Amino acid sequence: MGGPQASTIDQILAELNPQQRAAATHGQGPLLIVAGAGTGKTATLVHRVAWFIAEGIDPQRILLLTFTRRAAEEMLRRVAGLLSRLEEDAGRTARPVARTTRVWGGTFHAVATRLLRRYGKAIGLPAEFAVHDRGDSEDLMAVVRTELKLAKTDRRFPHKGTCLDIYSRCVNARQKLPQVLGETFPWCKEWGEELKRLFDAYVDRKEAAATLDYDDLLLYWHALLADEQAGEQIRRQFDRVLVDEYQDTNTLQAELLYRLCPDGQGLTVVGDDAQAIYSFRAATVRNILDFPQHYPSTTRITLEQNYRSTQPLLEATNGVIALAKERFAKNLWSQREQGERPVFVTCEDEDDQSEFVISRVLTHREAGIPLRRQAVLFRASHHSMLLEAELARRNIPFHKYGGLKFVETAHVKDLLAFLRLADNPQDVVAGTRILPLLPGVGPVKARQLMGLLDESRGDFAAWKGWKPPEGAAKLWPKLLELLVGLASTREDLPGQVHRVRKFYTPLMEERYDNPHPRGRDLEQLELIAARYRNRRRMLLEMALDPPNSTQDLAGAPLLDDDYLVLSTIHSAKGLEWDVVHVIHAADGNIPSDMATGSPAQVEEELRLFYVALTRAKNYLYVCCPLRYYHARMGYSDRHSYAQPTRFLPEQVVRHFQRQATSGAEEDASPELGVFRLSSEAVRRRTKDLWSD
DNA sequence: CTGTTGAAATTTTTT
DNA sequence: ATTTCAACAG
Repeated sequence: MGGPQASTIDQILAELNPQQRAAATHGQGPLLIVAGAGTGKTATLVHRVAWFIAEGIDPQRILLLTFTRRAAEEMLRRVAGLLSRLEEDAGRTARPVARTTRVWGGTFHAVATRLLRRYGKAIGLPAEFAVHDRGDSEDLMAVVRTELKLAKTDRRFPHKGTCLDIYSRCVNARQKLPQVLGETFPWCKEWGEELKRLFDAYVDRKEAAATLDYDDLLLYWHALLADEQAGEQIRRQFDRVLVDEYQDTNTLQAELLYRLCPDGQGLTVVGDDAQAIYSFRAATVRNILDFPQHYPSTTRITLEQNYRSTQPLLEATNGVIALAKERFAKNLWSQREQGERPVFVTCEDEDDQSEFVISRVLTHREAGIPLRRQAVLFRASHHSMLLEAELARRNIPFHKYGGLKFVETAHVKDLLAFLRLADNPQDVVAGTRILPLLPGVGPVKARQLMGLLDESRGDFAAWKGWKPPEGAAKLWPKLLELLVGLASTREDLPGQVHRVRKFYTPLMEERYDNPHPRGRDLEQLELIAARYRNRRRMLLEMALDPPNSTQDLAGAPLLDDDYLVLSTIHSAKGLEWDVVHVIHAADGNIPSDMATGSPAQVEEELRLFYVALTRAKNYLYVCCPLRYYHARMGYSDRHSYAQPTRFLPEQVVRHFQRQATSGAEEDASPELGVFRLSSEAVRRRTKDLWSD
């Protein structure tokens, strides 16, 4: 290099520590970066990309794969930031770097979609395939399930969701059905033969409708890479491939990567085995552990200097992860010696907890930390409900990540199904969703109609002669008119949504509770429809990159405001805040009761807790309500007592300041043994005797 | 064949 | 506590 260009990249690289710099400027050979929490993993990756570009690699020939959409956004934003610094400099020296060329980046699924659009033809994939989200896939599974008449009287067949889970694990873990059933779903073993038939039919149906589910996106990309021509073309398309959060990839993704970079040249993976939290999605830590074996010439660089948290926080988090049975030893240290110890707070109950969190958040804000640099983290989406209500009551703005998405609500799915059916009349899922909305039409008539449509190659005219049942006599011609209109229209998208909304709203109101907020959701949908280029695009985005909530849809103005971040721990991975509150740190929530079946699951919950704690830069609060109310039926006041999470045993909680909110003070006294681990029976003891 | 009803299963995290 | 399934009545 040399010249001013080199000096800029040198300046940029000078921001890194020696290990980071070694990683960022490592050459072609396969590189494994083991990066502890807060050690500047993202910064290193981003700088590596900048270094590549400074070295003359075409940005378009760099592929940056991440695990979540949020991480992808963050990473690409930071890459763009560094690039603009390089470009400014290049501008001054009259050496233009084309601004239009962008790095390829996104989640595995998003990148798969782009590649399949382009090259899918090579393996017989139609260019205009649709993408099913999780809910759609479940619905299709249900359709096929009824068609195969898998309902039996003696024993019940697994739920559609379970069926899809089994199928998905086969695909993502690259395991045979019997093995998956034996190891992960032993209670479904007896249905092996039926499941096989179900999955065969499921696959056929997807193919017939030119539809891919999430798993297919990876599977077909994987297949594409095995194609001699297309595979070679894709391999040649990328000089550098970088993968973030490698510990959370599954076997299919690893194999895909092996095919993408057979010799590991130009391949960089980054991860932390202590933060593996996606095994429920068939992710396996083996990928990162076995990387050096798979690519014998691997260079491994470990990042241990933590920049995020103060030393007192690190001591606590190190104490937590030390409870893990199996892990790469990493000794995280920080130069930020000074700071508050983390606080372990016992609260009387959930209301008390909300109260405490809010008062603390406001105190920190007064001390100069804006809301958006503070976060409240929790294990399950619904854990924040009470807090959300309280925040709303007090007019404190917040933004929630994770949890039930807007597009997963029944009424939104209904409305989108109209658009989908118009877009692709072969879409059986959309059809079997919409048609039974008409009175007198059930699954059987819906299937007949869809069959008719199939025979006519998707021409709605085939429905003209159909005689609707009495209840639907009035609506039927209107529906037909609507669909025919939508199928042929060039009307703008909000207009199309408006037409569907007019037809659908009365049906919705009759069908569901709380029609008013639902109606508002539909109006919102009409508004945001304007954002999309066309209908196909909108449907695709809704499956792959759905808006999180109605607040999300309110859009840009919110982003200028200050708001508190509420997030599931999973969605918080890779992010950091000045102040972090972890709520519901009670055993049963962390670890979740649903995940205490095996020691491996408990270990994953421990890592999850670790991820939550390591998000904090300066202040960390872990809250545990002591009392949970079960049901407030009538006058009864049933509640049970919670124990703090088992992940804070005595030797770890030493690193915390202990505090009790006023209401909880008595209960939190050490004599009561609140911090002692107790047996399942004691922990779950319900003190009904007590309350009456 | 549909819509309802009662019983049973599942309850979390994300693409 | 909620959602899904399958039997049953109309």
